[in-house]
Amino acid sequence: MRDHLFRALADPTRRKILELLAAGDRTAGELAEEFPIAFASVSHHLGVLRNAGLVAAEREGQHVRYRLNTTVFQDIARYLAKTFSGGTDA
Amino acid sequence: MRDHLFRALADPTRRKILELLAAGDRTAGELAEEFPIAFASVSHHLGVLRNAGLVAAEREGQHVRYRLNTTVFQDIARYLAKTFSGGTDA
DNA sequence: ACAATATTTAGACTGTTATCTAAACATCTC
DNA sequence: GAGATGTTTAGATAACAGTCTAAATATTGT
Repeated sequence: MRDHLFRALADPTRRKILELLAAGDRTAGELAEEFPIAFASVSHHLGVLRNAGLVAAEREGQHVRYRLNTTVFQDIARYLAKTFSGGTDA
Repeated sequence: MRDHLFRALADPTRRKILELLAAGDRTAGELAEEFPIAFASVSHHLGVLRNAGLVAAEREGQHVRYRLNTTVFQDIARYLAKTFSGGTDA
């Protein structure tokens, strides 16, 4: 369960996607334009992120809008801080 | 630079190693005993963790003692919390 | 210096993953 | 319903990562 999370975060393209979404929701196409790779490849990455629960997707007509699932990040941050640095505060 | 970090965290064996080290320093051999894989494989994982700056190694006679580098975890936790959930608090 | 123990490195093998193109599916407009 | 646009899925390929065995390196003790 935690495995999917860390594995999803391991790819730089996916982290960039997440950073873009942190600035505001975007559609799949808007996200794909930001990368030099094929739309299908970005779609694949979005699938991984969705599967990890890091993002949520919602169809809006022809488009699919993606948004960050912020609570999951809080969980990871808490896990890292607590388990490895002995405190919640960072 | 951040790439090495997240990539290192992506493997479950390496996270287990880190969790063991969180409970106290250990030598390479002591760590290797905890896993069903070859010593050489654990050594490889330790190399990845060292390279990512997540652990530090120090020779003690025949043994090599590993310890957690806690500050790096605080950095990651802070990055995650700040970038993706809009706050330091977790 | 030699043997024993602890650890790392090298090279090969295998499974996984990121990428591509092409095709399929979904939605909107005419 | 046909065509246009947006997105995902399928199948293939190539690079990467984890594992193994065998060999190399480092340290200690005799």
